[in-house]
Amino acid sequence: MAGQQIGELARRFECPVETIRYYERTGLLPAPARTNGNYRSYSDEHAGQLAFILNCRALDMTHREIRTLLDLRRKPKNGCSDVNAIIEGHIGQVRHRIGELKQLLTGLEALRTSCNQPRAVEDCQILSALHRNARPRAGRAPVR
Amino acid sequence: MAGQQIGELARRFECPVETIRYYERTGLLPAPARTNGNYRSYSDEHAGQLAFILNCRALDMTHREIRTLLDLRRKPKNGCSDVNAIIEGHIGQVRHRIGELKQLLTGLEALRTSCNQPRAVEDCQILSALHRNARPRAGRAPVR
DNA sequence: AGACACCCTGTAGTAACTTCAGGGTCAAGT
DNA sequence: ACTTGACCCTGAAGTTACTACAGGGTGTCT
Repeated sequence: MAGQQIGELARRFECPVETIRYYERTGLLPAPARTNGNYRSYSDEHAGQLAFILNCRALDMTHREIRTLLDLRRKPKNGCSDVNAIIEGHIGQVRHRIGELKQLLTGLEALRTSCNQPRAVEDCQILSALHRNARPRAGRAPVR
Repeated sequence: MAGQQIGELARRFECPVETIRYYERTGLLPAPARTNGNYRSYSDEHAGQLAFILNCRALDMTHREIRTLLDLRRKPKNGCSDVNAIIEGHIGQVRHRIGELKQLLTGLEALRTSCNQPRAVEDCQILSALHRNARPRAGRAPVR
């Protein structure tokens, strides 16, 4: 049994060692076997699980979403409609965030345009505009 | 001297009381005067500063960016090129993030499309695809 | 006095990491 | 055997921008 060390896994997946440990600590990734020296020893199955998690993260899925998918994987005979639902929900969120950012960009570009020539800070149209009554804040949407 | 209480300000700007306190605690907003009962008492100038901060936040600007703008405002005779630079930098980041999310969306939609009919979880194309070797992770960009 | 709405401070939690501190293991070289 | 350097380990704390909680005070009206 020659498992892989955490550093090998980290290099293979281009993912920091600390992140792998973090995933284990938060329960996203199960704890692997240990060597006599107390080093983590990852099986291929473990590596596969990390791959799954990293793929999901690359798609900006939250840990919660990933957990749900991992749970669904534990019931192989169930229908995959729930999987679809999660992906679709996530798609909706990403679309929503794109929309928000586009709106935001419009506001920023309008702001940038308001300054059409160099002047003193005290006459800066950008700062003046920012000084007006605050609109309701956009805040942070659930998807980043 | 009849200043405004924090709750009035919060309602006026549609911003939580805790957030205003948070801004004060982190130094973004200066501490206001106090009543005999130790209640915060905000002047109009203070309200204006909060408006400024909230406007910036609505544009998804970071506290760091806002601090820089606030610093620039303290030097009214300086040229406003630095203000422009911050806005432009921020615009670039927002554009970058939009691009990232669009890419992400493409991947998600491809994933969603891979499941074209109901099947068991064990045969789910989505989960299979997620199980493949992880690509380098997109990670979190500086702008959300 | 009691009730209610609001205020206060300090702490801790959220999400997803990342860094730091301090110490152990392993393998190769001297 | 000792040294060195790369890697490993754990636990705690930091990052960002909030938000919630706990426990207590203030002000107004009945």
